Amino acid sequence: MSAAPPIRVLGERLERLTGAAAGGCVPQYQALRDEVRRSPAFPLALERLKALADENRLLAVAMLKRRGELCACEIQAATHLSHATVSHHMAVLAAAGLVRERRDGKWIHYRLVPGAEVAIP
Amino acid sequence: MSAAPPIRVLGERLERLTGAAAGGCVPQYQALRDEVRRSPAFPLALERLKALADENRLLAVAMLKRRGELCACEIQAATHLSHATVSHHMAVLAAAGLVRERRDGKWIHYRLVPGAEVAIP
DNA sequence: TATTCATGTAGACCTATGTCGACACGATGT
DNA sequence: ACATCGTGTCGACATAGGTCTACATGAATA
Repeated sequence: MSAAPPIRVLGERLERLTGAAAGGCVPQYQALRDEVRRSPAFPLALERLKALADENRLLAVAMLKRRGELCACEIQAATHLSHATVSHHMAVLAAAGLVRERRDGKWIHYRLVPGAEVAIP
Repeated sequence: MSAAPPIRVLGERLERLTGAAAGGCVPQYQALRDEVRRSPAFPLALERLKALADENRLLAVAMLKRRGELCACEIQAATHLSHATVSHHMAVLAAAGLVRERRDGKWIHYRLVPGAEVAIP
């Protein structure tokens, strides 16, 4: 209870801004934080952003945007990665709802999920 | 020259797809890869995606979207991070062109760069 | 059935990076 | 001038995650 000097500092700042005694501004910013975090769009956007924030995964998605559909071995040829790494990357993209799989015999074709967007929540 | 069995495999696959002797499909996929990579939008999008693919940075950006402007200490209060970490995060967002700084005495206010979007390149 | 091929899974390794403490610097107020 | 406050920078640490090898699985073919 006696710790956290930033609380006092922020309280003073809030007083200057609002002209009223703050009585602690941290709960207010926690409310703003929770308002964002509790939004269902937030974890969804975070997962999709993490999925796209890798050079090879973004490359795969950008190629799918141009070609419409590619199988895992074609993505492997373009990225020069091991098939295990490609499999892992495509699983991440699929878990984020960005790509969809389609089995065709031995091959698995990937394509972008239509309307899969990424935006600031 | 005797290595790389995947090349032969892909060549066979391309033959089935195109009906013509492939003569090596890897250069073709390298061309697709380079077409994406050489696009100036690709490294820009990658940098922005990496900047947003962190929970606390995305939280800061989402709060800025709601409040319009926040100073570093306010973001620190909401995220429960050290001021050093907040400073680092905001520098990453600024380097990616997502937020802009505005000095006001001791305080530095951050706001979203209007029209800063993130999309698949 | 046995073999080959495309892909998934498990485990380990290694780099990138998120995090903090400590110090420095400019601005404000006393 | 001195103290205080907000912020940036630097160095170190620890964890997350991208990558590979090795093995497993399912499908197609001989």
